[in-house]
Amino acid sequence: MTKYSKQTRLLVAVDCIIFGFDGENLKLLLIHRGMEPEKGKWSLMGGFVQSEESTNEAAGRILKQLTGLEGVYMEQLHAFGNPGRDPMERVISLVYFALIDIHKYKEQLSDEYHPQWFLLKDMPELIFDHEEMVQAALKNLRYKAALHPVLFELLPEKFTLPQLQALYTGVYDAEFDKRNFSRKVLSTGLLIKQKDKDKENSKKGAFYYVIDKSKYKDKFQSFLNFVPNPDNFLF
Amino acid sequence: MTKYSKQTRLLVAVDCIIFGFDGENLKLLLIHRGMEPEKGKWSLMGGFVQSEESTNEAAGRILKQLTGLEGVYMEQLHAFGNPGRDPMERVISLVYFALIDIHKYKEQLSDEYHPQWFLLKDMPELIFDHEEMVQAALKNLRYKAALHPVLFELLPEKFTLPQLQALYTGVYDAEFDKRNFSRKVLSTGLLIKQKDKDKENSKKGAFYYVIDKSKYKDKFQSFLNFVPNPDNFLF
DNA sequence: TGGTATTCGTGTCTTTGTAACACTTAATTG
DNA sequence: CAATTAAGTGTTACAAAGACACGAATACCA
Repeated sequence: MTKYSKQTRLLVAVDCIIFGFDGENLKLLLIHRGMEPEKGKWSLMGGFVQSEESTNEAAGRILKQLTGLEGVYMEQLHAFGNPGRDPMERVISLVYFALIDIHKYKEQLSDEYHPQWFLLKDMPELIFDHEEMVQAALKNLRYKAALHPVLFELLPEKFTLPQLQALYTGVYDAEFDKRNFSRKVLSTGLLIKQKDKDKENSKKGAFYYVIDKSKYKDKFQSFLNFVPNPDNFLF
Repeated sequence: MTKYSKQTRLLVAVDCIIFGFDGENLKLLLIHRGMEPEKGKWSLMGGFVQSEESTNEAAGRILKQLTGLEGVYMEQLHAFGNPGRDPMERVISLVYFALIDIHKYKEQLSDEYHPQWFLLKDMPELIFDHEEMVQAALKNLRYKAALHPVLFELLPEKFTLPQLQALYTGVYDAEFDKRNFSRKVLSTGLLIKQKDKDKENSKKGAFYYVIDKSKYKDKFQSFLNFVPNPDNFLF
């Protein structure tokens, strides 16, 4: 077979938006860019799609390169394709976002990137169109989490209801009523109460819960309406 | 500036999924592919991203090339990036879907593609991964239309409630209760009742409605819950 | 011209879900 | 053992959703 010989070939990159939750706040993992242009500036973790790998594989590879983690929740968000978004050369960027349990993240030994977790409101200036990407990812995360139980991906295996509520509070930057929140969350049947308590964060201690994994798989795609009045928060 | 000289450059294509509604059924516009491989087989309309245009511009150009239409509703869906999805050469495809008023579509004179509208259930076999793309687009359309008033993009300026309901029936392949449907739709405040009736489709005639464009813009992003029990239809 | 067939358009009731709201309980600390 | 702190829980009012049936308008035909 001959090739599509007359057509222009372009660079295709993958950039990863990596969300984590430290128990109090939603955070974002950023790196110091390792190449020119804008070398050393704050940036999303990215890399070019190689000729033999799928774009999903590229995203997995890049995430692993930075975090050492595999098999975490990851989703393609959007392709950013304005010419001129990278001043050096035209690059089409496929943006993925990942949700990781921040406690599983360990700084990699050979870390040329000097990565750092940032609060959303303390984000530094980012290169190119990366801020736009982050805004799009946050919007998408809010949208998705309003309808699907995706935020559990950010928590450790065992977690408490107050932690879960803090997570929602952080993601939506809004307060939730404790009673309504726990009723709604428990009514999904997705959580299994444990016998032990987390005593770190309060005198009384809060019971741990774990996810019922089979129900989680089944119900992930259902509309669950986690967030009251989504209009108020999402748009 | 030097370029990212060591990296592989790839072909990037845009493929368009074009939905239309003929008053009774949801349809899809397909073409006979104009180049090798698989020349002459049924395919989505597509083309390569040129070096000076954004990916969105490419999508608009390709849609116009086939339909003659500009400024219609169009949205990026997903990037398909498995190596080997095109046997000739690696191509990353950015899939867009468009919603057009089928009555505005006129066959283009110089039409090398022999396009044809298909019912979803009568779709022919498509090349490459195009069927997967169509399935993803349909799922996305159902998802989006359950929450946002996007299906109006498929209707002419003046339309009746029975037509609108037929559209929802077609998109979700499910029956809706007439009374609940009209109550719900009218309660959005998005529709303006006209004085005249459509007498084509019934003896009694059905009143025309038009969209209140300013409210439509405002409320487009709101959660409107157009579809009862979305779980039953969406997954 | 009056009867018949067709589809449009509307209202009520029941059930379910949502949001607002405050007190008791458990455990630690001084 | 008293005080403090955060966890855990229940009720009520209101709104939305879903099930359901009949009268009204018009065209056509006998």
